[in-house]
Amino acid sequence: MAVHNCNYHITAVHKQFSAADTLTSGQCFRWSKFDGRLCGTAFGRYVEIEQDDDGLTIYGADADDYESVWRNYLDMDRDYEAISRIVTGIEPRLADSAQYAAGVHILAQEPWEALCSFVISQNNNIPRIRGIISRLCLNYGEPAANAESARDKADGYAFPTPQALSDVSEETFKEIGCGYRASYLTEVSRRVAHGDIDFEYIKKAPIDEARKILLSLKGVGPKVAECALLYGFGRLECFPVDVWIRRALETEFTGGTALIGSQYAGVAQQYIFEYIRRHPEKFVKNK
DNA sequence: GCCCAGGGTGTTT
DNA sequence: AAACACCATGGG
Repeated sequence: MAVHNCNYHITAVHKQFSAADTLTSGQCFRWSKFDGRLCGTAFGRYVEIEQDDDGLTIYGADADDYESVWRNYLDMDRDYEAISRIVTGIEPRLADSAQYAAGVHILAQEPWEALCSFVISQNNNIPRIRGIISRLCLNYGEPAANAESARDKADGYAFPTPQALSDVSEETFKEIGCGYRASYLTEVSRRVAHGDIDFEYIKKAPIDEARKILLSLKGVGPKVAECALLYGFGRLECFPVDVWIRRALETEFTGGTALIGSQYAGVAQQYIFEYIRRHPEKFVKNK
């Protein structure tokens, strides 16, 4: 089924960017692949993104949508080649990873979606995280613009607002499959819905203060806070360490800790994550 | 059937 | 501060 509305086409000014690599890189959980297109919803709009040698086509978006939403969401204006040189200068062994991940951008996701998604992510695997979030969106999200075009129905629903989730009982979160994270979700959504967390301030606050605010939420620890800050609040200096990154820092990237605290540490982290994803055999499970 | 996952909390050393 | 048990669930 064709996506109605306009189809916005961007010519190939961004030779490095890969929509597929970016949207399937583990920083977001809401994009599905159908017939080579990345299909999903952000900021209340469902689109399908296609990329070939001529550039990017965003089905379901017009020029205004691109300027007001997708350009920023996909972080199209940042010079990732320059960042790649900077982080490789700090840790030369990143050269390989930066090569594999040259097309990956750090998405500018909605703060609440990033925070909530990574609360769900703890001690969990990506396919199951996707399933839980999909059910949350289908049950408690609003239909997006173009929702009727979605191939997977849940892809056409917006991420539920904190207000919508604050009305959901802990028991219901468990029925959806959240497991022991259910109590964290009720707690976090109630506090955010109540206005306790100032998202705009977190975007520009001194980084340790931003961390402190997020860490005050029960269910948000260091790793979840770093992910929320990096993917939802535009704080590229944040460096999430999950079990995979930890193994990488203990084996092939022992010098990687030098990145922590640098301006683009989060981008370097994403490069390492992409490298691990492409060489899983090199990072043997050894917990 | 088993092991593990983009970990955090609470408790014990 | 560092180590440890415990947490629910289902994908692989």
